[in-house]
Amino acid sequence: MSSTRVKDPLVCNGAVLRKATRRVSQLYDSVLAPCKLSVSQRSALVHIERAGSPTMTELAHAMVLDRSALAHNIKPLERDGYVVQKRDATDGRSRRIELTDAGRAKLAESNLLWRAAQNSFEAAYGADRAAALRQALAEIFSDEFADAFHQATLQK
Amino acid sequence: MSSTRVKDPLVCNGAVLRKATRRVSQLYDSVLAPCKLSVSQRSALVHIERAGSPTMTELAHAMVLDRSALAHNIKPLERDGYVVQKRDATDGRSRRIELTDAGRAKLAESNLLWRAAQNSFEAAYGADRAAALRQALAEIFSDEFADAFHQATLQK
DNA sequence: TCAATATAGTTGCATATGCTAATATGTGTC
DNA sequence: GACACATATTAGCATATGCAACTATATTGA
Repeated sequence: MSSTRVKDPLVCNGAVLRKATRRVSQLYDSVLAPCKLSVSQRSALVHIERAGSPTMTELAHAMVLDRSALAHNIKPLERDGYVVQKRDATDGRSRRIELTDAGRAKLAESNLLWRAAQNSFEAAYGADRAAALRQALAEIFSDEFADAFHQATLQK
Repeated sequence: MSSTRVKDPLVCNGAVLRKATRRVSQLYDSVLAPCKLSVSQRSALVHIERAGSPTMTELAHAMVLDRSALAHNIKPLERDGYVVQKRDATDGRSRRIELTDAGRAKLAESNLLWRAAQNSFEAAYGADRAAALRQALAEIFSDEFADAFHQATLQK
């Protein structure tokens, strides 16, 4: 009896997240393929659009991504003409990223395919459950969660 | 009023998963650092241990990983002496992966650190919620879910 | 048996991710 | 103003991930 209540404490939360992410990336990427943007690339464009013209540091933070990783990821998007970098007028150290017209157009094009992938996901998983999952994951990638994790680690 | 009930349908499930995975990988990796194994590498060793001596295809399937990605990921583990590949006796095409004694020792060493990371995660997120999250993610990375996703995509 | 096909893995290329070190710029202090 | 320190970004290296093409082995069918 009790075995059905066991919480499977030997399964790594990080490993399970990675597996689910690989699967979902594969599924979404296969749908997005015709527009030649990956989930990862589309997500970058979406974040840039939301933020307007963020600095690399701001964008990296919003994407929960290392700054150096972001710098690498931006290169293909810049090469393909979807984004441009500009030096910040007041702080010469900062570079601000902006969508180009081509970037906005590509993002708009990708939206149709993305919507189809999102619909398929929610058909398979349930729209309400998906919303709850996004909520849970947003909590986990928040800065507050990282702080709480570190606090717990120190208090051992 | 209604705005509080909106399900945020513009947020990509894949992007949110990726962000949460990056965060959790960063947190776990920082704790695992002393044993010089990443979450990803530890997960591979765990899967191999569970399976005994799986073929590359079996292991890739269990890890929800492309076979070529697995082939790449195995190399550092093989170089460091944690795993070995052997030709299958009955099917010359297959290679079976096994943990070495060093691999088992490294895995045992990593377990202490991993347990600390897992405890911190569950202190921050809640053990029951974590178990529910693992359950939800296991459903998402299952083959049945991929089938359901594809069915939904076709029926559009 | 042998050619056609199918299956298992690897390799090369591209992108994704993070660490460390180096570079560039800004701030603060004397 | 010059030096120490802090911040923003980039560059180089290693691993992670997947696709397409290739190699090797097995199975099937004539």
